Amino acid sequence: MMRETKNALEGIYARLYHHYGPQSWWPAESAFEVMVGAILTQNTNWLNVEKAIANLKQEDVLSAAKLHDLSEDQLAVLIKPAGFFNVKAKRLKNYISFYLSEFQGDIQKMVIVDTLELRQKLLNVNGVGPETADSILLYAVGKPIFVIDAYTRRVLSRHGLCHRHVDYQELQDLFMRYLEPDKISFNEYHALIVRVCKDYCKVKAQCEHCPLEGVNYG
DNA sequence: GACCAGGCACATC
DNA sequence: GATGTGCATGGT
Repeated sequence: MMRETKNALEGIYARLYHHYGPQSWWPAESAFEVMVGAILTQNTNWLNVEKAIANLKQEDVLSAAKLHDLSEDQLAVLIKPAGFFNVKAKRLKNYISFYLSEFQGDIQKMVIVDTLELRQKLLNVNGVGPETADSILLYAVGKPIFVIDAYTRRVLSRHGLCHRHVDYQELQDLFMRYLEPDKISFNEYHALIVRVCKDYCKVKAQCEHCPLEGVNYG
């Protein structure tokens, strides 16, 4: 059973990587942009997040110091296209305050903190849940942690490796128990899952053409 | 015009 | 501890 699960996880990764190649995620120009995007994309289509980030760049406020100086209302106007703009403005401000006070807005000061200790600090920020925390840990800070999201649940459940509404920690534990902790492969694996879902998993009827069709779990 | 999208906090039972 | 609800835009 354990061996089958390990083989399945490795098989899915091999198949996706062979089909798509490296994804070089996260789609952002800086670590700070990753952090902002991680909050803006909560339950939101990425295209809408891009519009919000474009606004921040347009106004030249995509830095911790400049966002800190904006009022919550000013920020809400700029991130409007990403939806939930009032709550997200609040969450972004919470995160920026945390980032400035705990780390002086210096990502290198996050890098030297132990992964699980840093994860707990992130989770203590109001508005940062497990997925947002792990996205920041992996894609901004470069820590070897596996990111779980709606796409991950969809792919893994359709391949019989978990149930549809599996608990976040339970599914993360599955990946991290069977795979070697490696920030490169964790980065690629999650990005590949997002890629294949966007291409094929919108409706079940497309599954038969998916690169994961007939993947060998042997 | 429905329905959905890379969550999270909070209320209520 | 489990379940329900508000938050809101833009694409399909």
